[in-house]
Amino acid sequence: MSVYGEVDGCEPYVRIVEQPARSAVRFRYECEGRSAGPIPGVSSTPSCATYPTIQIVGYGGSRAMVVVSCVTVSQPYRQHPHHLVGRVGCHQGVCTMIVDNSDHLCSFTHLGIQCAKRNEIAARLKLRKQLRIDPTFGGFDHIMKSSRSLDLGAIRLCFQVYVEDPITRKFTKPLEPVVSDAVYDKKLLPKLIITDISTTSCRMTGGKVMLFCNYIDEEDIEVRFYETDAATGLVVWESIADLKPPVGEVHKRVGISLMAPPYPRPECRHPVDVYLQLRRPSDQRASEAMIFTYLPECQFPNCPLLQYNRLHNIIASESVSTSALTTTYNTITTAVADQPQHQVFSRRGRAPKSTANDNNQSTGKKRVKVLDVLNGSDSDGMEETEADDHDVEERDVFYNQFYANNNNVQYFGQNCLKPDVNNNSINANIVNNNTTNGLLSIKCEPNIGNQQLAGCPFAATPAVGNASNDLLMECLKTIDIDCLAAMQFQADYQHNTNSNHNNHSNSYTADEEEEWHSFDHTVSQHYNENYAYSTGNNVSNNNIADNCNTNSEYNECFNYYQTQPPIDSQDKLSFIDL
Amino acid sequence: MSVYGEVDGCEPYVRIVEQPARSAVRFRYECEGRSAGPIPGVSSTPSCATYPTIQIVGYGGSRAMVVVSCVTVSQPYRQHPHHLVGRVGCHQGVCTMIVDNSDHLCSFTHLGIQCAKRNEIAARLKLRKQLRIDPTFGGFDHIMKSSRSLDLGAIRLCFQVYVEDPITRKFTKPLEPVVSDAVYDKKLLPKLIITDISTTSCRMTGGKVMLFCNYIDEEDIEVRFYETDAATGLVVWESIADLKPPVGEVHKRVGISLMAPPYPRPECRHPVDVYLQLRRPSDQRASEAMIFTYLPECQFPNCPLLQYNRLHNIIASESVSTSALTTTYNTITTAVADQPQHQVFSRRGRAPKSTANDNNQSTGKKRVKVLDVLNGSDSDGMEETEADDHDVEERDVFYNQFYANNNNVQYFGQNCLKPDVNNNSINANIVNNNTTNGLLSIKCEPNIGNQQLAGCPFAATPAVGNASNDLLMECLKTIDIDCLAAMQFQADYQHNTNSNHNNHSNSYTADEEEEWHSFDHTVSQHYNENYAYSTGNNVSNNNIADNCNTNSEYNECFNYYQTQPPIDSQDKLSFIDL
DNA sequence: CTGGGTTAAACCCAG
DNA sequence: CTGGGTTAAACCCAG
Repeated sequence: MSVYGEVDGCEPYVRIVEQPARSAVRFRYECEGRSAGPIPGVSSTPSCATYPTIQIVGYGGSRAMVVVSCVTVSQPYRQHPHHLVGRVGCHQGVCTMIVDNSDHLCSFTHLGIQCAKRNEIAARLKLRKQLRIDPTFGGFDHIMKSSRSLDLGAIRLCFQVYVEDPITRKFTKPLEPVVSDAVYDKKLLPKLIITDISTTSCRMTGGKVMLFCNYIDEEDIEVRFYETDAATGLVVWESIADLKPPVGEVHKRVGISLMAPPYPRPECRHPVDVYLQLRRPSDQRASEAMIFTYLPECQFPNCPLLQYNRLHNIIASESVSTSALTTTYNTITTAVADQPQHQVFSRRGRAPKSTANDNNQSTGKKRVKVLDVLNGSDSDGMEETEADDHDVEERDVFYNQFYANNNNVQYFGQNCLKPDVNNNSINANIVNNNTTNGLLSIKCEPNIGNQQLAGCPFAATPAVGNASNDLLMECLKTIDIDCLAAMQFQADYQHNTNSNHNNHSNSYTADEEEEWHSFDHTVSQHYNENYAYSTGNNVSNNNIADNCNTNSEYNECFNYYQTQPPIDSQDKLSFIDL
Repeated sequence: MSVYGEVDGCEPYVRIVEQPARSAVRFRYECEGRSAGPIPGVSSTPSCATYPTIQIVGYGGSRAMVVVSCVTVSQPYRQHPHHLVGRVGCHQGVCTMIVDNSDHLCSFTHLGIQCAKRNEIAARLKLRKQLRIDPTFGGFDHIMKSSRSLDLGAIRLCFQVYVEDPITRKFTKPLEPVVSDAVYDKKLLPKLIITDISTTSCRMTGGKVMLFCNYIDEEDIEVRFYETDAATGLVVWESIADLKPPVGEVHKRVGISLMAPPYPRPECRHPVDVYLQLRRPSDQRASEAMIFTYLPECQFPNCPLLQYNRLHNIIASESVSTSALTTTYNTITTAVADQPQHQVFSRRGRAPKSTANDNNQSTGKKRVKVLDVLNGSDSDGMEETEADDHDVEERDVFYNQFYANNNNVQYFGQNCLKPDVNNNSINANIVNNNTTNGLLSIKCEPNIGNQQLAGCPFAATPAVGNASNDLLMECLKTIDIDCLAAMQFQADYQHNTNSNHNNHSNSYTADEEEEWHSFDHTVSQHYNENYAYSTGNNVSNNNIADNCNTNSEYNECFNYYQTQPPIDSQDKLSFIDL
């Protein structure tokens, strides 16, 4: 054993057993006249408090002295003017403790941080210099430096251990000083919380959102939209909203106004739930995520009329099967002037009760898409004929799609039937296993309780007629929502993905470059893509985009909504009201 | 003339010719090391600056001395610790001037206010005491009083005049001191400004609004909704939003979340523009008002279908006049099963170019309602046949209403045509005087640029057909908006007027008691009322409420939307997305 | 006495 | 140098 208590000839050294918590306490001013609660350990919990702890390793002696002082976060680690205060061991801004247990462990249970005012920096550092505390030999040149450059919001703890001279019994031999992780003023890194939000949904192309939050640093905050894969939980898309004017704005550090970024697959026909959160880039801390829903684009822009018209003709042709939609597919064939023959397949969402195979399963394409989450747990009763079938997640809700089945395939609509969740307890009817007993009764609002709409021709034949009526109503409703969402746009900007994504590759990586474009989607492209998306095949645009408005009309329509001016030009607000 | 220069034996007195401005300058701390801009006069303007000015009236002498000091706003007027600072005459916190002009007028062009910190109050008042400045003999007891009670945000100027002793030439005779109006620290009464707002419209029953603003005092702010009579400009309705949780909230003094109060006539069938402003009760100052639009309830709940159906039948009957809608009224007569005969009057918004009288002015009721403001200035070309015609305000936009004209009058729709403002430059075409040259071309979106909607039967005959199509589209759009608006409700609450208003009396006074109800309107009532509103007559509910859903359905529909949960219960958000 | 929100006092940016 | 927004420093409330 050496003179200074080395074990095995190795120099003893100091190890931080428990780091201080990153940002658990607020630095207190002297004028606040209070004790500035102690820094807990990084692994401290309410039920089990820990504190910053060091251990002198390889020390054979019995006692040592530790001097703890605040040093700067960034190198070189110089003395920091903030004081350590507390009932135990703290004097003149530093904390001195004697270690005399056999483990050579020392916990600091009373380290509070008393912060210096800017005009106190010099005086405090002078004091520190007088105390000759400078374990890192960083010097005190920064006393005179522009005090602006000194970060008063963060420190590190520096532990300087002096081991006992076995002869003099004085703590004369300093070990290598150790510096802790950074400790940040809790005041400056407050919890990220979204207190209130103006809306939790918008169109696929984005939309205005306003939110209230705790104090944030405008330069160190982002609003992150991201989508996770329901199965894996992995983030499959994310986008950081632009908070810089004129697109967004941080208001007085407690409010944010922004444009939700466009969803990367604007052709998507169903509402998409993503998440929205505040995040601090500096430490990647984030607020709790909240659900934010992208609502689908209008499939036939401007055209509730067209949808109606088509349906009306379909039904008027009276080739409607009268067999119950609740148990079979129904094939409706009709001719629309200047259009190819259509066959629209609709399926009411009730699976054949105890029949393993659907009678008409091979007559046409049908897809039941699992979209949203309710309480059903398996959709095999619905989807057993589908190749890409997947089990229904907890809380799933079903949406239907409609296709014609001749070669001139006609995509008709998606999510056209929406279950009336309140009146048809889906969760009760969907069986909880993979049998074919699944029973899903889907009913739409307009015909609640089997009441007919008086005077409505499509309500006349309850089973089939209601279905068609529902279909129409829901189609209209989808469009309603698009229009509604459109109203909210601030518009001048739209957060489009780059050209890669205009090709609608399914993959999307978050760090790809994104650009802000003006709105320039083409309708026909949408249809084409959608079709490809839904079937994997390609058809010509002509077949798909029938009856649609031209691009110019489409764009014009959106431009109308998009001209909602910023708020400060109230003169122009005249046209938002419809 | 008396020894001290009295005129006509009257004691001379001091008069404030120009009061200081109420809240024009910010009080500056000494530490700010700057001159604290001078208080202007109350009638000061940028082009013509004035300053606080006094006059010594009835003084026959030639010179006098004025000492100006700060005193408390509330009586007794004691010395206030704030200092007067400025280049001219200000020393040790007070301002001393010699008046030696023949008018005995004295303007104070350099009075800045340097405010005391709370811990400086005593020292400053001690100084004032030493200077023996206490014109009002208020004493200095308040030096020792709790400094909390002293308002540091406001002062008054106290002018103490000493006139010259004609013999000693010294200013020995004090006149009665004069105290000015209160001067408030501009910092504490900042301008009320709405920086951003989440939406400027909601349903008649109210809706969520979030806004960003300048710093406000939570205890001294209100958000005021009010409607003015377009003709008289008088406020005909106002309502102060509830900013107390759980209804509303002031967020960190710079944001407000609130529920727009319900419009007092929820049965109203057209969008109603009201105003929205921040107002400070203490001084009744208000922000600039912004337009806020109450959107009508869905007239045929859930029923774009019904509207379509009726229109379709009307048009299909082919009794449509082919005369150009752009220049005349068009009468469309049709029979709808189980309905009385209808005649729908529509008028395209173009006035006959140089004809003083409209050809069909006497054939039916027509109303063009001035709703919103664009750049036209007179609508006489449109409205000359109306009894309650009123000039179009600057920035007006026109909306049409449609009535049948037989005795079974059918209110059909309002604001069904909305001008395409971009393509038809209304402001350019409306002449700026009271001649009949007014030209207003109203066109609706679906047929932009006279393009037909492919496959749309109602686009076949461009003039009349388009109009009907437009009509339909706009009707649908109105409904869209209702649905959309409904989506935004936070719902648990709805700010209904009291029973008086459920009777839909037209008068509404703001201070009447209001209550929060759940939604319980009845549809049939709506129709009935609306009818009375539009014609002044009454018809039975049966005739009006044709084809409507039952109340329960109506309510059910709204309930669906109203169940949007508060933001913190994200689990329940699943059903908002459609 | 604490945690932590809010105000009063300084500071400082942009024109 | 100004006006006026923002931050750092105090203050103080609620549990």
